Amino acid sequence: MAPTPLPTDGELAILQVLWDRGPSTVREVHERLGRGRAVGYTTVLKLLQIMNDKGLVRRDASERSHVYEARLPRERTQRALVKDLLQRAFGGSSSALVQRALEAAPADAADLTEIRRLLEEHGT
Amino acid sequence: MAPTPLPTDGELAILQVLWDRGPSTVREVHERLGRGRAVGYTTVLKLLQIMNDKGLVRRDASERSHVYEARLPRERTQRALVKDLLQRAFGGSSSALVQRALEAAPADAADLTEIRRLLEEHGT
DNA sequence: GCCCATGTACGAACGTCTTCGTTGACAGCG
DNA sequence: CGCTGTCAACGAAGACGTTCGTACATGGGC
Repeated sequence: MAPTPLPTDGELAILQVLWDRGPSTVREVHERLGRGRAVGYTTVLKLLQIMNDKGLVRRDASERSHVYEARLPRERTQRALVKDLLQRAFGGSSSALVQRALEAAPADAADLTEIRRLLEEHGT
Repeated sequence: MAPTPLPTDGELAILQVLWDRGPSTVREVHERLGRGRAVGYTTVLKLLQIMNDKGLVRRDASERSHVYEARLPRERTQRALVKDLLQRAFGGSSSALVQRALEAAPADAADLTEIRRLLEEHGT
């Protein structure tokens, strides 16, 4: 079967809500999205229908208000997005990407500690 | 003035060529792009014209064959792309992004050393 | 049984990205 | 001078992504 496609911008915004909240109805997603993004109810509904067709979400239609759930965990989708950017813009060099990330968003002390821990894990 | 917009996929592919080769004609970009990407000559031309309008490239039209040049250095564009992804998919957490990057493309020894060096710089 | 609130479904419109055919300019050559 | 090859410019078409109006279904309260 075809691998799940990368989410578009709007789709990603919706996935964030589903990852934060867990399985949700269109109404719930729409309300949560309301803070920061002005978008109509039917727009969210349409997006979720498309995402369901694409396999990005799963739909439980047993109730009158359908309940949508992200089909892939946040980490896996993030990994796919990073991998895509890595190929398109960095020629696969992860150290270059890490460097740009640190420049773009200065890591605080906690972040630095966390990153060092990750390096230990991956470094062997 | 409006900040330079993020390059699209096709635009980024062209920018990679310009960054690698330096200022180039449409023909040169088209040939270099040929390996790996089958795209018509006029397509590359059109893209470069659009990119010129957007301010992504600069054009020297003094010769019959116009010469195009990336207007921003590779690093700066990469930083903008990473920042965008950081906001859209990671809620700004650079450590999460770094973690996914390491998972997606296992860094080799040289990469690890390089990343540790970057941490030292940013640490303090 | 009717109406209203709440839902889903559908389709159209619009913008952007990408693609390329076609046209016209122009330089060099015979 | 006219042909040929190279080039920029333009316009149009097709694929997506996003938006939302409108239509239709349905369940609960009166």
